[in-house]
Amino acid sequence: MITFTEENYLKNLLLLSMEHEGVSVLMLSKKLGIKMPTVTSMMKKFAVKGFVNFSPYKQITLTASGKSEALLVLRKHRLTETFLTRVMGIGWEEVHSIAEQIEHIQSPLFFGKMDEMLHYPETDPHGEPIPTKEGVLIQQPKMRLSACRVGETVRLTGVNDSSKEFLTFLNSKGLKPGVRGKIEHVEPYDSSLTIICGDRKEVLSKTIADKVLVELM
Amino acid sequence: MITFTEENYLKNLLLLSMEHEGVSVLMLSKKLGIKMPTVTSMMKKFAVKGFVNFSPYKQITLTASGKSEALLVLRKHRLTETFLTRVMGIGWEEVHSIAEQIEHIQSPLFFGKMDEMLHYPETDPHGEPIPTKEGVLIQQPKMRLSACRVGETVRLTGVNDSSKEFLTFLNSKGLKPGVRGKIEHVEPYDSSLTIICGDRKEVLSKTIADKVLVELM
DNA sequence: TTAATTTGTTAGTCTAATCTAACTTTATTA
DNA sequence: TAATAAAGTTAGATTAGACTAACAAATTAA
Ligand SMILES: [Mn+2]
Ligand SMILES: [Mn+2]
Ligand SMILES: [Mn+2]
Ligand SMILES: [Mn+2]
Repeated sequence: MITFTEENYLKNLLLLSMEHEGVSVLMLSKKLGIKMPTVTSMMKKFAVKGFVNFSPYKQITLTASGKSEALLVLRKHRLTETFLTRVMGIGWEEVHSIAEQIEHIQSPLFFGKMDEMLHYPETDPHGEPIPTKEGVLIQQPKMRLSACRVGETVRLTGVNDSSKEFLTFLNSKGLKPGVRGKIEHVEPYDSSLTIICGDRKEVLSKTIADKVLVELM
Repeated sequence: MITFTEENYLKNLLLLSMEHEGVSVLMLSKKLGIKMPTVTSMMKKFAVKGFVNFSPYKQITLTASGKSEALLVLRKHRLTETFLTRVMGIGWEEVHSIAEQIEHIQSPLFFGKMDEMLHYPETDPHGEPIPTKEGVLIQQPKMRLSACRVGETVRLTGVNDSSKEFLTFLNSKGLKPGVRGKIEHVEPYDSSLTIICGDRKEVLSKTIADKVLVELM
């Protein structure tokens, strides 16, 4: 039996290892908001359980078993977010904190029904891919809006930050996955960027444009 | 902040106090499947928190504050069960164990949406009333099928036991809330009862008929 | 009304998950 | 390369929630 706490460690370990080759105790500690000694002792426990490869002062890597458990939690998280927006009509800026709790429900039947009702969705409301039941995760390449050039037409596909604050800000600019826009201007001085989406023209700082993911059209 | 564990104690304390005036440590211990000393120490904690009135060797009673917290948990449980059956199409024999987990989710928004999608339901799939947001619980009088007499026509309104095993058994007899039937025979020897529902004729032992709740038509 | 049974409490132990303080190892910088 | 800083570990404490064993109170039966 995997506990609530263990599921959180596993999921965040997976998220970190998708961005970096080898995860440090410090990174995981910061991600979870848990002090380093606590993380160290959990990693020792995980090594015994066979979820990670870990020896003192070395990087942490997930084993096949740890990764498959982690993928299941990530699947439950993203499936839930999709369900909350598509079926229940909850805003994409609100779903993360609810999914953070529901991802720990133990009921294959419940998540199976979700999947069925959503017709086996492939991405969550933030544009992130949903791991399959078999534990397969297809990572599509991500391009930052900040990397686009003047004149390019893009489609918003995702975000780098699912916090309520950031998503509420994007809502206020009319930006969400699926929206198309054309880069009108990039200011050389501060790299801020002007984008035209439908009848709206918005200026986005580099900080923002770094967190918005797009595909070229 | 009320924990997962505390919510379970509160809800079960409420359920017991709806049937008995004053709850004993033993009763709560049996209901929760937790040993008596553990229950005693939790009740001491609850007394300090102001959730219960409790002094050694006396009965436990919920305070107004404890009752209102308990009603909120019961509301989340029953709302969830209703959502799982009506929106997600999960069988009434499966929903209890899932609701047992989801009732601990902390998100008024989530439960508010559920309520809205279900058009503010008043009873759960087992026929139990759902406490209102304001903490009002309307207990309709319950009549046992075993108390009915030959010739009476009844409507199944609820059950006394929401275990998967029992509900699966009722499913096999075609019995669920809303179904109507006529008592054809009551066997004096063992109080078993024969009921006609539509084109089916079923014989139910007293054990079963005691757990099936009906209203006379 | 005494004895037996049931119910309840106290005391002490355990595990999971967290923390802080102190120390050690590794990496960086002067 | 030696000093400093950053990252990581060890040791020990804490809290929540559970347990068992032993004892005490209340209830029931003889
Ligand atoms: Mn979580
Ligand atoms: Mn997401
Ligand atoms: Mn529960
Ligand atoms: Mn129910």
